[in-house]
Amino acid sequence: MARPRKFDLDDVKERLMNTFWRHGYARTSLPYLTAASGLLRGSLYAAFGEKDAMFSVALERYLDQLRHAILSDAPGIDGLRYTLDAVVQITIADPERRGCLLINAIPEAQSLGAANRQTIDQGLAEMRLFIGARLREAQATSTQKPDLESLIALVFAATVAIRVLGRAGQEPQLLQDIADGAVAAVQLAFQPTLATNAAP
Amino acid sequence: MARPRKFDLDDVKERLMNTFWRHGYARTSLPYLTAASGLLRGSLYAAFGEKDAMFSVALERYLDQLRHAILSDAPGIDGLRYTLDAVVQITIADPERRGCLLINAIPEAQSLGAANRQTIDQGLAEMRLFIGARLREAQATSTQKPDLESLIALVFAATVAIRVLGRAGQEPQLLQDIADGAVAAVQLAFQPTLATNAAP
DNA sequence: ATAGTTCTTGACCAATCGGTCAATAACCGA
DNA sequence: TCGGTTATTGACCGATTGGTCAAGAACTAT
Repeated sequence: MARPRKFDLDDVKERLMNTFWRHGYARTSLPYLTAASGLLRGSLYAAFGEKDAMFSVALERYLDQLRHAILSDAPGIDGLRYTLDAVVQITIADPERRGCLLINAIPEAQSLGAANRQTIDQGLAEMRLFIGARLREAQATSTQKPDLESLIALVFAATVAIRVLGRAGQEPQLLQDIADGAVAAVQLAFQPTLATNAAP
Repeated sequence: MARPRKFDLDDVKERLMNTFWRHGYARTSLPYLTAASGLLRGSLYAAFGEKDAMFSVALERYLDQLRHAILSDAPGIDGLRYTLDAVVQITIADPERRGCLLINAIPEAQSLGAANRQTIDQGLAEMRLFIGARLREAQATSTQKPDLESLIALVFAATVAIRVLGRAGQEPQLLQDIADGAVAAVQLAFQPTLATNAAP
């Protein structure tokens, strides 16, 4: 065979992720990456390829971890509430307030390759689909038929904003208010009211 | 007196704004700025100072224009609906889909000076206060007393997300759904739950 | 016209950027 | 032990970065 790598691949990926997360794509220089990983330029390029590919590794790893952190098995509104609360928690639990690697990358997408841009789109779509599934489950156990699309969009918007405003350093209470407001809006939408019996 | 400047100051500020808006702070190089403004480096530095100061000029100008574009005189829910719809409109009307200069700057805030960081905070706070004022007006004409803080936060989140997702190139329908969902949530929150008045 | 002031010009700077590569080292299977 | 393969090293590259500055040009007030 050949010479084995001296470093732990998983560990290095984690460090790359954290570095890109902290500084964003453009501001993360190769010296930052070598310092964080402990590898020299050559090894980094040999292992991952160009900077864009390094970011891809970081982004994929980030999305895997995010899925485990915020997605829930609980159906309906319970699953939704879990996810919204989890998003708030992981946002305020980060002492560096780095927000969301994926969402932070949106304004920098022009600097990224097509593959990374597609990953961003898919990540957003995945979150939206998850929310849609939970809301459809909620509707199945309700007598109300609210406009599902606008409800999905609203909850989706809440998760995006929590992450963005988390990076902006906004107070935890605001982020929790967003989550609570979204859950309350969903509950109200599925709650019977005398004024909503319009003919089909 | 002395030699007058050869260029139109307002016009140059507008061009600087558009350039930073397109590429963000870090990716906007001085060659970009000189090309967009028609000025040479020296003139640019003489007129505005360092890059961070140029961004400050761009950001202040942007906020002035944004206020005129999305803020309304109408009180209560009407004013809120106007603003949300206006945010959607200006977002999808931009063929370059540049999103919001202020919000795009959030992940780059570390590269900016203290003054610009403070402007970002103040801009976010201003939007939140505007929404809060409209919702308090709405509450004054309603018999309901919903949790105002979470409602404010939710509508605020909607505006932030519309801008972010606009930059991400998401479909206009999604952005409009967010605005509609936010307005619907507000209306539901102020709507009597047991009253027998028919919906209009 | 002249003095004084400010603006414009374009060359120049050190530092940093992402990326490459030839040489060397370290491992495994035989 | 040796051959083949791959990882590591660190110097090196051209291009670009934000920023400066001395010289000259253009204006106004006198």
